[in-house]
Amino acid sequence: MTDLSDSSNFIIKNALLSSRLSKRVGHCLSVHGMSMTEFLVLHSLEGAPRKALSRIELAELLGMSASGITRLVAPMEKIGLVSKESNPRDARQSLVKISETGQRLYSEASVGFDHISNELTENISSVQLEKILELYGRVK
Amino acid sequence: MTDLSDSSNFIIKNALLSSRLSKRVGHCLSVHGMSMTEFLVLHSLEGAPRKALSRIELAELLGMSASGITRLVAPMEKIGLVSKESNPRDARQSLVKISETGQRLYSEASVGFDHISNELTENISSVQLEKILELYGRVK
DNA sequence: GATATATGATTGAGTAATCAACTATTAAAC
DNA sequence: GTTTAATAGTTGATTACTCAATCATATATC
Repeated sequence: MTDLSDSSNFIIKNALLSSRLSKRVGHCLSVHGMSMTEFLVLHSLEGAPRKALSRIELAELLGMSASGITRLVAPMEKIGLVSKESNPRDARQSLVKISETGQRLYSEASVGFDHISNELTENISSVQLEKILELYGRVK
Repeated sequence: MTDLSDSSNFIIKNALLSSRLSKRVGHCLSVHGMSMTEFLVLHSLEGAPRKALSRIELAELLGMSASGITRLVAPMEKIGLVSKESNPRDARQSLVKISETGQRLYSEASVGFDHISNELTENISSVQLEKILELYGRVK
């Protein structure tokens, strides 16, 4: 499992790590009946200006396709975590807005998410984590 | 897109980064008719003691399920990148061994893989990449 | 203001993985 | 040496996505 450049090794290890982490964290989120990507939707909406984003913006943020977002959001809307809002300025857009229920569920899930995250990275200091995040920002 | 702990942010950004990187790199590998996971299979086999691994070991290394490996390796075997070998000591095992063709294709693909990897991480020094890899090793 | 083009979103078909259930073989317990 | 339990692998059904095609609306051009 060697012989490539540091860059290649970084890409490879990053992919493997992320799949491992997503599984662990996903398992923890499933207690709240939620997947990792659903959590990321709620997280993104929670941080958005008017607690709403268009499907395209959501796709951009999550690195997914527009159709992926359609299929991801549909069941969340059905169970009332988010609602569909139309943009009076542009009838093509349908904004996704987080509901009260969605906000409640998000904050509940965040607790567990934070807890498991801290556990998984307990051997890495905050300073180092921040340094990694800064370096991530430099990846093209 | 804030408010969680550094740990949580690390997990989230890591997932997003890795999906972005896999897409970029995957696109480059597709020139060789290969997916990222197929590349990882060849990479793992190339680095293995006798250029062969059991399905279970492969699953372990790639963080995938055994059935995932079965379905991933089957077409690779069909086009002759790997071959199935039986273990005389254990008739349950069927080892996956990289073929000459597989080795040739792997080394060809590695060139492009390395190239795109270097490009993507060109704003991060080797020292820093190695530091990140070391920190990855500390994640539970 | 009609026509061409671009953008936001959905749908159908396909792909890559998962889990649960199963088969085959091996190892352990008695 | 059976029976029991564990391990390696495959298969069927399902899930979560992708891409290409499509529809509806918006914008630009003439």
